Amino acid sequence: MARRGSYAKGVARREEILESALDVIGRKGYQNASLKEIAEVVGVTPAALLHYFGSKEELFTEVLRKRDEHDDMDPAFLDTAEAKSGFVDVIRHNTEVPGLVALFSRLAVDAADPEHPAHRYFLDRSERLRETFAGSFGAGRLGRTSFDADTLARIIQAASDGLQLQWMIDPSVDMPAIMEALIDALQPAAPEPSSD
Amino acid sequence: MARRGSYAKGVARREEILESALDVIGRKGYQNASLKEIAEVVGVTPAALLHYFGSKEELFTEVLRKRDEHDDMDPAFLDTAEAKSGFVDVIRHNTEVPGLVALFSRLAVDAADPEHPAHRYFLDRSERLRETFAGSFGAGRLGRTSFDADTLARIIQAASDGLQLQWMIDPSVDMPAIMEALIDALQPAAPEPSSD
DNA sequence: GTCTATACGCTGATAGAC
DNA sequence: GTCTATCAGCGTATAGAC
Repeated sequence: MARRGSYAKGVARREEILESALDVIGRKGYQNASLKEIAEVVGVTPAALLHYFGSKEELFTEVLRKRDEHDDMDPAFLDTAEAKSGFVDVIRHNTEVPGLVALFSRLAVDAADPEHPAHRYFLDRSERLRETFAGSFGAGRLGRTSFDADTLARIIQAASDGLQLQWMIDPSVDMPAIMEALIDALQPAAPEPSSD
Repeated sequence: MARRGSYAKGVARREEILESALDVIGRKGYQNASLKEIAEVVGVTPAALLHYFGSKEELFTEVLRKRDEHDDMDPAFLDTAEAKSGFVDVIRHNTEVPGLVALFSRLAVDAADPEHPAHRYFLDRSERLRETFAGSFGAGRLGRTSFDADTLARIIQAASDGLQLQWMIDPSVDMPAIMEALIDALQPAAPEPSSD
């Protein structure tokens, strides 16, 4: 409402397109998610999609960005145990949205090209994750080995992304359990409340 | 030689195509590595490529398979220290063949589709890696946490694949150093020879 | 601002000529 | 066995209807 009646329609259309795109990816796989397919679900022509988003790559990047708002762990600084369970919950939730995992992984590869619209997204996301992890897990100290916080964060991120690749090829892989085991292992033997 | 003059040409062409494909990917990126581009380098038409390999996907899968013969760590069972340095060497070598890393990562995503020719390749590779790691690293015991050998292997594989994604987006990421830190951390406090 | 109609160049793939 | 000619489908650009 407001803004004199119009262009609320455009906003709604944008949402509709983003949802339909993710829906098609989930049902038919990323490869078969053509603009034509998505446009048919929405009930418009492919050119209409390009009116709102400049290109297919930008459209898909936007799907990812939008989903990040809800699904991602951006809670400021949690203590270690909360951060762990929160992160594992995100992983567990991902097993219920295979289309999103496929989209994320595919764009992570394509975005290697600095010209790709998702390139900045992945750079920013990585930096953000490292900050969050640094705050939550701190520097890792482990047996005779020690990491700086940055290395620890990169390892957790890498393991998470890599597990998704394994899971897409073999969905019997238990991502949450493996991630939990890893995070436990990388924790220094810190005093842990017996509550949880 | 031998085999009555002919069809040695075909074998040579196959090799030539596989090498040119990897070359084009390295120079122009996976996205721009069209059959047309590769065919031009070889000096034939795109259809000639499809004569030798049934489809683009099969061609690229074959490039990956071929490279695995040399580059991969298949030495039987090494002791822990040798396995670690051998694995880190493979990672280090990968930083010198960005085209191969791009190809591997792209196919790892596409192969989620069970119909993709690389699907079996990735299933087999994952199983082989798990066996190798189990033999070399054994089950991990770490502080108060312990893994079975399978979980440990999946973590190392996931971290390795995930680091490649990070490295492709930001080549300043030091893959070998991070992998070495991780493997060190996941090792139980085993007696290590002071030689190395 | 929202969208259709139309057209273009390029892709991977096919049928069949040599 | 080797490859040319041809094809349908893709993402995209543009002009202009509403």
